[in-house]
Amino acid sequence: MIDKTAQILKALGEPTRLRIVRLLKERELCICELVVVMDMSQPRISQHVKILKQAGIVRERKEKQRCFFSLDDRLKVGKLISMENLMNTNIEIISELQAEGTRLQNIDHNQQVIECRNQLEPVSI
Amino acid sequence: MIDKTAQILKALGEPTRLRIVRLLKERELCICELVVVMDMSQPRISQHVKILKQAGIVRERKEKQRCFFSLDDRLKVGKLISMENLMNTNIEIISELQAEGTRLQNIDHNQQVIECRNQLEPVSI
DNA sequence: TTGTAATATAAGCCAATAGTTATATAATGA
DNA sequence: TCATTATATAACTATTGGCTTATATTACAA
Repeated sequence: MIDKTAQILKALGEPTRLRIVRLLKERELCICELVVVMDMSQPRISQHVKILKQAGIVRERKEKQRCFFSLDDRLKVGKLISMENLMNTNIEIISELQAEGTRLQNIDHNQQVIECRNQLEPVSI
Repeated sequence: MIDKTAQILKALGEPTRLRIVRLLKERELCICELVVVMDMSQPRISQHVKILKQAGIVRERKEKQRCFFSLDDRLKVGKLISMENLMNTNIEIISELQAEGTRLQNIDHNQQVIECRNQLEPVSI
């Protein structure tokens, strides 16, 4: 029980994973999209997403050869993360997330891989 | 910014520290009380409390040779932790905390050290 | 003033973690 | 079928983390 809660908080307590969760809070994304947006190696993203999944934070939907991930609504992590306004400085986060959302508008899941890979530029959140 | 949030979540994402935070949510406690209640070595407690302090979760009040710690209200971590009801199973936590609170009634901060050390029995949260 | 309590911290040990590169697998599409 | 894409995973390395024991520091209190 306490360990489950700790597991969730620990999974969220790592910058890369926290960034992934914030992105997934905006919309469902697949690994290759995360790779492009976050400008990190594919194994690195996969490994972090796996940890989020093990903690029950994220759920998976397979479509063709892609795996789309989104926040698991059963856990109200999205709400918890938006509770970052419980923390001191929160205004920046929100504006950053909004900027992020704008960048993500460019992602079109029906487009080809090459476009997924080349159309986006790395974003720092 | 993201790192600060991650730091807070990471500090909370460790079972021993989460137990400490839950205890401090009940009341202000000093190291030696935590040592007795949690039945752990003093360095272990001190080191974990230090991490909570560095994350800004906990604040310190010195009184004589003792250091009392409490949740820093500026960070609404108490609220975040009670948000464990955002997680799946939460009823047990609450009853556990209530039991814990009962145990802690025994602590009298004005009593002598020997009593602080001997009067309490270890509690598993 | 001396012993003891409360606390902090250092050193060392082992386990866990985050990253890399390399490779495997499975689906797609030419 | 064959090259390519998407993903997972293994093997390895370097760093961090949690714990212990030992020791230092400070404040009482006898």
